[in-house]
Amino acid sequence: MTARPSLRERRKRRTREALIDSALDLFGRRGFDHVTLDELCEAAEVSKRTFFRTFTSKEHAAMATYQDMWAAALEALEAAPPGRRPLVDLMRDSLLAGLDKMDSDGWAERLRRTVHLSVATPAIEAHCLYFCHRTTEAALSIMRDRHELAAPKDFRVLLAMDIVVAAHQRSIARWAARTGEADRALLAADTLAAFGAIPDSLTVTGGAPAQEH
Amino acid sequence: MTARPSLRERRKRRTREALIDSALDLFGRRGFDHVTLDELCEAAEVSKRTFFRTFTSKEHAAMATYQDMWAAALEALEAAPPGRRPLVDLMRDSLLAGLDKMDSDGWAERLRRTVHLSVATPAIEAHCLYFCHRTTEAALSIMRDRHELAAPKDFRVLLAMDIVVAAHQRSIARWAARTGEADRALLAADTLAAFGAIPDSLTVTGGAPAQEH
DNA sequence: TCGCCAACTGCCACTCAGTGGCACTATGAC
DNA sequence: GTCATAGTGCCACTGAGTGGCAGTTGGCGA
Repeated sequence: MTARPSLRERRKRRTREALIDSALDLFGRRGFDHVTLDELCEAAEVSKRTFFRTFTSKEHAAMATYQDMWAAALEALEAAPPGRRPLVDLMRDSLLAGLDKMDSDGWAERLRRTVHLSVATPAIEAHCLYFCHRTTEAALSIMRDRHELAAPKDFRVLLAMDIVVAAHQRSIARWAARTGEADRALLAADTLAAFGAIPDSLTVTGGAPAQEH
Repeated sequence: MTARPSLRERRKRRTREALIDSALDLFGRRGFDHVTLDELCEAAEVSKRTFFRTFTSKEHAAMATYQDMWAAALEALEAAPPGRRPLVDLMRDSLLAGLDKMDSDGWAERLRRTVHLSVATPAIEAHCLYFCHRTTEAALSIMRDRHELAAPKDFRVLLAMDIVVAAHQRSIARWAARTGEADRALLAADTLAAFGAIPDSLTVTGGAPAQEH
């Protein structure tokens, strides 16, 4: 039985959400570098001091939705039954399971805005890339502890994680570039398409590939 | 016949090198975050204004050696004969050719220091990750222009580039973690080993892999 | 219900990476 | 030698980020 969050807890969440919403709104309209933290905090009605108690940096406010999604994948990985499957498959399924959990109102739209911001703002993109890199490390740690991963430093294992992250990143970028309403199911489909393209990526040449992916 | 660089050109290079050397020295001894730019510029005997005419950011001073190496790979890619080879192979060979060009005194030691700094400093690592990401885009552009790449947005092509970058990054990290003298040939060997591990990375499972890589 | 304590907030002063302007200096071309 | 341009250093400034501290709020036990 989950206890109802305390007033304090609820207040903290509301503050976090207000900052995220204000960030996506203001950064999206005027550009990340043209909105100061004072302006953002004014819009969210909190002090800058509280901002920095909530987020590590200005970029983190912009990328919270993205981080939440990867965190959900790690949780799904942690909950997955132990077994001897290819790591790429295990991670693909964890990513999809995590995506399934992203069901709060307007989540897909917030992710799309985040990705648009990332594409337009090197500092955010760099932070997202670093975050994903750290996510591979967290995933390896979970696998070692719960999935009997024996050689977490082996090139094959490390590259499997990097390939997983690359596939998901590329699918997110493509999905966010689509027109029309942000649709989470379409992101799952793009993710599957990217994972499906992995084997051929090792042999693809410069000429027109056999079928557009 | 290459003309001798002008006084101006030589002065600029000396300034750049002084800043890089001072950065690696001071950052390596005290930590990136504990050395101010005033201190760095004092050590290199230039003004902060000149620092920012030379580098985009504090991080860029720390990662110049790393960037030079990737830039050499892009040059090798640009000079490679057109042909229909797997992109992964083409990029591997360009990386190795670029490595071959990194023959200035002490280069390997500077790269190792750079990587150690990167491992210890999230901001530098994030910048390096972003730089590599932009390098995939530059490589795709070169391939479209000179290697008849027909579908630069195909998932297979994008993932091929990401896999290449991941393999090289992982080999660099392993190489830099080695003890003993920094040896460029060993880095080339580690790069080949990482590329050799790519096919098995798609199927590797959590159990002990067949042979440690 | 009350009181205590810990969590949380906002205010403020500050540091330092990064920016732009401008006067001065050095170099290179003619 | 002259002149124009490239390059430099100085300076004031902004804004992200930090730490300290007093005041406020919420939770819990008596």
